[in-house]
Amino acid sequence: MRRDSKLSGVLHVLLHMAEIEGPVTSEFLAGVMQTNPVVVRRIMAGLRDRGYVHSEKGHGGGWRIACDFEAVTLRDIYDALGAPEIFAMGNRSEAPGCLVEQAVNAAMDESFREAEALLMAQLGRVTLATLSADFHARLAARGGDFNLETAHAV
Amino acid sequence: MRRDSKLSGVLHVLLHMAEIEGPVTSEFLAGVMQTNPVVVRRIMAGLRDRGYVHSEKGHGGGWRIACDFEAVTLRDIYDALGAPEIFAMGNRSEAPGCLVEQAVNAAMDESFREAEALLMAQLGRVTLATLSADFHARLAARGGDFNLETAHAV
DNA sequence: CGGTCATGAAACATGTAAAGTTACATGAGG
DNA sequence: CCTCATGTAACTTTACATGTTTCATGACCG
Repeated sequence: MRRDSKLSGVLHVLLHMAEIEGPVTSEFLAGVMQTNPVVVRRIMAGLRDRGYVHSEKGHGGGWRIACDFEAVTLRDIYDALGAPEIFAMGNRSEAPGCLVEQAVNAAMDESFREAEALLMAQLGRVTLATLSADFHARLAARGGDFNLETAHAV
Repeated sequence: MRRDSKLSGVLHVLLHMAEIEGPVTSEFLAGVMQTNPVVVRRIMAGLRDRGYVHSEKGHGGGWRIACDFEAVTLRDIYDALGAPEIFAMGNRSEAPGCLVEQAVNAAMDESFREAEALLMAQLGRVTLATLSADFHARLAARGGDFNLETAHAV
């Protein structure tokens, strides 16, 4: 395991769901993502709480998209995941008594804060519909002979 | 342990060194950073290779600043550390066969790439001299009664 | 020259967090 | 009432930054 890939993973799941009729089980999505159904439920939980997806138990149950792809941005999805830490780097201590460290923290914080703001703005500019359209463009470029069901087979 | 704090740590060390006459031992710097001398040598190795600092063995040995604080930016220091990973988030897989994942990766990569570019530009704008000046301003604001030697005591 | 102090570097230990796994409870159909 | 699917908690695994131990190398000092 290396970096947090929840955002990447959940977007992958959503776009696949959009291509499939009817509810999809965690187990199926786990196959798509080559992971465990519980991992899928975990990352979907935040989206469910925000109403972006809906889940149903029992026979014929599973996950269903419950939002307008035009209206939801990557920023929204990021927030639904609990706004996980963006940067792999940070200050050694947050509230240092040392004035040197205060100066270092202040300089680094400002740079990182601005980069974060830009990233959030970028993510807010991309909707799920944008992503889906990009996928369909790639599909068309391939002549549409792409099989979603087998694309993840090992 | 949480996030990579090498950049924060090495800047802290450099600013302290600037306030001290003559060479400084890893052991002393380790005290300042509340860590181990080996950790100090480890993060300083990259700076030594680039000539930003100089090290000497034996009696009276230690570390010495060997660069112009006006000329070296935080970006330079970041590079000297080996340009460690900036983001805590990333793609699940880098070269996916799945077209959906390709679309997801493309969108995320672009956002992250722009945020990274901005961050690098920000870091390139701040010199070690800027940081040092900021520290001295904080020092003056305190009336200059700040003792560097004891600022890290527990 | 031998003793001591310092860096250099490799090898190993530890702590933390993401991701993976197991287990069981809950509810929906059939 | 049996099976399927989600909901969740607890536990395991893995990766990695950091911490630690150890020894080699070289410099200075008496």
